[in-house]
Amino acid sequence: MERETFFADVLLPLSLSSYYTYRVPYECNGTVTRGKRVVVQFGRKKLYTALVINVHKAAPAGFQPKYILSVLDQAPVVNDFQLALWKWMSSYYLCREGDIMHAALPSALKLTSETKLLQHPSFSKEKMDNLSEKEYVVAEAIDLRKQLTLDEIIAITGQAKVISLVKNLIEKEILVPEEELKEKYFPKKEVHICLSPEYEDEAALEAVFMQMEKKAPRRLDALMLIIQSLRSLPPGKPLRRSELTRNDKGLSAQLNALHSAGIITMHEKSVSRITEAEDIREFPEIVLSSEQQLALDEIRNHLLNTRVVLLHGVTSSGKTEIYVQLIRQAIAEGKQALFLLPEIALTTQIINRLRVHFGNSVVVYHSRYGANERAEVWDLVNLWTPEQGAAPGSIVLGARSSLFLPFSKLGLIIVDEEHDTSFKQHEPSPRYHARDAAIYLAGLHNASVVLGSATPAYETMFNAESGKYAYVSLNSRYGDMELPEVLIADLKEDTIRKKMKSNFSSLLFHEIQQTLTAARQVILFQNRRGFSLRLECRDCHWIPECKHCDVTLIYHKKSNHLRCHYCGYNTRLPDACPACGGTHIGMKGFGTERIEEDISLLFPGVRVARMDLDTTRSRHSYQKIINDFEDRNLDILVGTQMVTKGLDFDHVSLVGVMNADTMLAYPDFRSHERSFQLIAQVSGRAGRKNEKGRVIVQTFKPDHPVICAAAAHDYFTLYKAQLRERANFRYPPFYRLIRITVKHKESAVLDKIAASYAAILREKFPGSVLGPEYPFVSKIRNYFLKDIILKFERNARLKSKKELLDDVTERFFRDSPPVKIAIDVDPV
DNA sequence: AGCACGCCGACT
DNA sequence: GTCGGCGTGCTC
Repeated sequence: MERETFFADVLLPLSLSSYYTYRVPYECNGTVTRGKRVVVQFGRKKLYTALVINVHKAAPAGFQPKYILSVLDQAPVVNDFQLALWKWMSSYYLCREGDIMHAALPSALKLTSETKLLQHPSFSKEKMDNLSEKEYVVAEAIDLRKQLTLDEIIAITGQAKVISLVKNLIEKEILVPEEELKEKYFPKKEVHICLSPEYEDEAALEAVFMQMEKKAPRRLDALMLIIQSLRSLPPGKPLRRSELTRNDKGLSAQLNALHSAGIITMHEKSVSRITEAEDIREFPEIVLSSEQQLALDEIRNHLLNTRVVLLHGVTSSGKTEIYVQLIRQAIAEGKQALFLLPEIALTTQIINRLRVHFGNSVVVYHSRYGANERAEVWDLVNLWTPEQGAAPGSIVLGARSSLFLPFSKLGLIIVDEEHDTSFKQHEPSPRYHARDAAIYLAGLHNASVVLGSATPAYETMFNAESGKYAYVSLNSRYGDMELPEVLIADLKEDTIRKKMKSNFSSLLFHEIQQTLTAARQVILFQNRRGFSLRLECRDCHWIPECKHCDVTLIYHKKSNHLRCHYCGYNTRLPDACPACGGTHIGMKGFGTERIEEDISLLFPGVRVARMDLDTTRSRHSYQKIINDFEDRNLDILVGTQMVTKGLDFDHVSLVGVMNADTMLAYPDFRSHERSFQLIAQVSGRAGRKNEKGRVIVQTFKPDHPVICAAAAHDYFTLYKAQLRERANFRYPPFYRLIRITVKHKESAVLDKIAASYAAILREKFPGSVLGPEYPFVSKIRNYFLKDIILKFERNARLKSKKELLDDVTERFFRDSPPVKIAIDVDPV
């Protein structure tokens, strides 16, 4: 039979502008298919995992294709829905498909090669004679270990730069380089212990007992423990070796002895890392309030002829129960459901609520999840079929990246806290918005989307008002809870009258006292750590700045260091001012740390904790703080944005916004929208069943429209006013923005290039170009930045404009000095 | 992303 | 004089 020659266009997880074509080896004819991963050599030596996009018979012209080295998958790991999503994303967000592949595939599925150094085949001791001292050490090591990595050679020689050394050794036929693919995914292994079948019998056991009683009492104890443990386990549950040895390391030897005596068996099994939770068979009935039922009916009705529904429900209005019902429906229809949340932090609270209703059907997926876990979730979702119904993989709860999972039949996507800006990826490319991409993805699957928020993004509300999305509102809080009372503390007045206690107005101070006396809890919200402690010389007003970025350094008390929040630059506190030599260096501004301290001074004995990026860096510290607060081991929680997001506590009756002005002052056309959202969200934490909460907003501008709107719980007045402004100044939702950031190490070069690039853009897009301008932070990691903003009318043919932009940009930067550029479509 | 090729500075 | 810095262009 004539063998046919095939070629495969593959996608590499790199920022490249096209697919690359490889030759399919004959033995792989038929097994190389779209959506499978293959190993290819790309460049001189490096091996990569690539994704097969097309298989065809057209021999490429102009180059000799390399062969595909191996096929990694039996069945596709990426489906056509995903490839279609990637295509759309790359054209909409002006990025490379390879960038998306890189972001989409969990790292365990992306193998890359590592350079290993092996002993040269013609290695001999004689060749070691005329080596330098360090070369000799390496030669000895390779003779002993047969294989070394570059890092190992660095360790052996104690020398940081070893490339030339290695090169010499290769020439001298001591070493030979080889690329080795290393598997990144390792299944979790457990050793299960059973009694050997012949000892299941009482009599046989009896005999063993007798025998051991004198000779091996410790072994007998171990055996008894095993038998007891096996009996106390529910049927079908395995006895894990790790469970037995966890508290008693000495048991290991006894187990081994019992094993070699043939009394017990030990089987190593690969087990799932993610379906560990107890499987639940009986799911509680959900009783919806009449408002919830009404909203649910409305949503269902709308979804019959509209893809997207905005569910506008005040905080604690019981949106989750509605989501649960909608997910149930999707599952009952034999489809998958995706529940998107803005932040990983929120998953822990929500997952427990979903597990109650869906048990193991729900899997969690986000970036802080381990690489192995993510690979397992990917597999589960990929292997799910409609026949499996509510099997694990049918429901995914996750952050924005869960959008990339290999869903084959999505019925529903919920985007909760839809307004949250962390749905937009900022860095690196692809700079996508998970809410918007979810809507596109739902289109591909003919699935429904429910966007939920108490304070919808103005773009979303605009789409709802214009009829693009359906609109359903949920106005009363669950269980007849009232909205909190929002009081304004005028800082100006208190400052003049000298009534401030540190950063606390008399009103807030008083309210905190009252709340603590009533044995209730308090949450204090401080805008962000960017506004936290910085130092200043009292004599000359010198302020420490980052060497690499255009920002002031932030003081971290715990480590007694100054740190840059952009590049991580860290330095010790100077003893004296480097500018004037003075030693009066003091604190300025106030951050969560400072508030925490003030609390301790003003309210001695009160238990206070702080929740911000610093205190929640480790995996469990976040949960620990939450638990401590929930269990009322704390009276006051001081935090940044983190405390505003969807956390529900039962005993909080007071929320304080320390300084509303810092967010209002933020130089961004969305600052009003944001500030209102933030105040509304944090206010939602106050008050529980039968108890009206209170919110104190401290501000120097008590008459500011945002403050007034927040106090009145009035979303729409501010929305309407802002929309008029947006229309006047040509901002979203009436216009679409594309922000292009140009970066270079020298500001003069940057200025020149950015200016001429902007000039070309002005020529191509007259009336649509703003800038270039230095952004708020004009230098990061030694690169100067300049922004150019493009504004296009909402209804403009964006696709062709983006294609033109892509083309112009590519042409311009092809023969300009080397600058880096980043394009951000719909920046937030 | 990585890697090789190619041109300018501080060293044996 | 060379070694080695990193700017530049290419990878099927």
